[in-house]
Amino acid sequence: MSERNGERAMGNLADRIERYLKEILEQAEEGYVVLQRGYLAEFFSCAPSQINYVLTTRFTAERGYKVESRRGGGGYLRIIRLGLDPDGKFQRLMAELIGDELTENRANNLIDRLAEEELFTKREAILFKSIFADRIFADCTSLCNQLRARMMKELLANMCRDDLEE
Amino acid sequence: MSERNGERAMGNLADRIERYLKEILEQAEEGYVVLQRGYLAEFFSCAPSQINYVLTTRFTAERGYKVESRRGGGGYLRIIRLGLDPDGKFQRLMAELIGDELTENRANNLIDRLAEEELFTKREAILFKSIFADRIFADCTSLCNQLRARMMKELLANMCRDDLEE
DNA sequence: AAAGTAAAGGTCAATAAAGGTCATAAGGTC
DNA sequence: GACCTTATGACCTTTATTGACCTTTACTTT
Repeated sequence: MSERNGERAMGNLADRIERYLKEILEQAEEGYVVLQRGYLAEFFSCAPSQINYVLTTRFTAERGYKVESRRGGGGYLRIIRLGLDPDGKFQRLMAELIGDELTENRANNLIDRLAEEELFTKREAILFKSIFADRIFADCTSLCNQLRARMMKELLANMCRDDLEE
Repeated sequence: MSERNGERAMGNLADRIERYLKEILEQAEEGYVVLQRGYLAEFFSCAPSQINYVLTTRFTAERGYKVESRRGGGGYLRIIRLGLDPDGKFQRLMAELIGDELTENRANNLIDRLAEEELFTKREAILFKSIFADRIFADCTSLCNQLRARMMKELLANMCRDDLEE
């Protein structure tokens, strides 16, 4: 039961498919990968719609991905890894993604992404996520998502300060 | 908790579950264990909610633990052992904050102090202070100080995580 | 060119598989 | 008996998985 030996917790299908896709994406020079839904579904012995589930829950804009597709004969899926735009104008993009309300889940996604892009350290990501948790906002549930959105924006705004570096 | 002479009066379920979890946690190299609530409940032949009881009463931040979880298919519990903080500094600060309130000013002072002691980086201090500001909590002024206290406590607890360092 | 067919991917609702919460009962302790 | 801790069960929320049915695109036949 106590399945030790690290990280066997990713036992479910969706997680496995996610991992697989991220792996091959990692290796793709061009920053995207093209494949077929049916083929993938067969590879994982699952319903084709399971692939859509994984794409819509794991490869979202928040997490830094975009998916394009085409139906019909010769159809395909193209999964694209989005970088943060190099001109440092990521705040606008983020502000858009954040909106006026931010759930715990979406906050975690954004923070993880910023960490992947190395705008946050791993340590910062852990600490930020810890204070964005639902538990913290237990009593003001109605405002909770608004508060989180404000906090997140504040963080990003302050990322541009030039007195940040030691 | 009348622990008679050496005899362990740890007869009750909650204590047994606690002991079991701490044992396997002891052996976990990574500093955490992942398991399923349902299995654990079955293992101890008890209601699943009993597991939550044990987790919320025994595996708290003040006692040096943190619990993360995920619902749904492939769900799990992850129990994390927080490292010991040498002088109990964090623990003491946390205790101070429990049930207490924390104004923006006091928060700033505390953060500055922790930065001076090099427990926070300068950058972290700036970022934390930015999201502890009064403006952020504009609408829930009554709760604001309590929220801040909880956030600070959460930060302190997480400062002891073993996986903080890259 | 039009119609028909095959070959993709998309959507949605139902169901399964977890964990969470809360009121309350049952046990201990003083 | 008052009070606190422990334990349970009913009910809830979140996440995953499947299958039936729909839409779009390409190819084939006439």
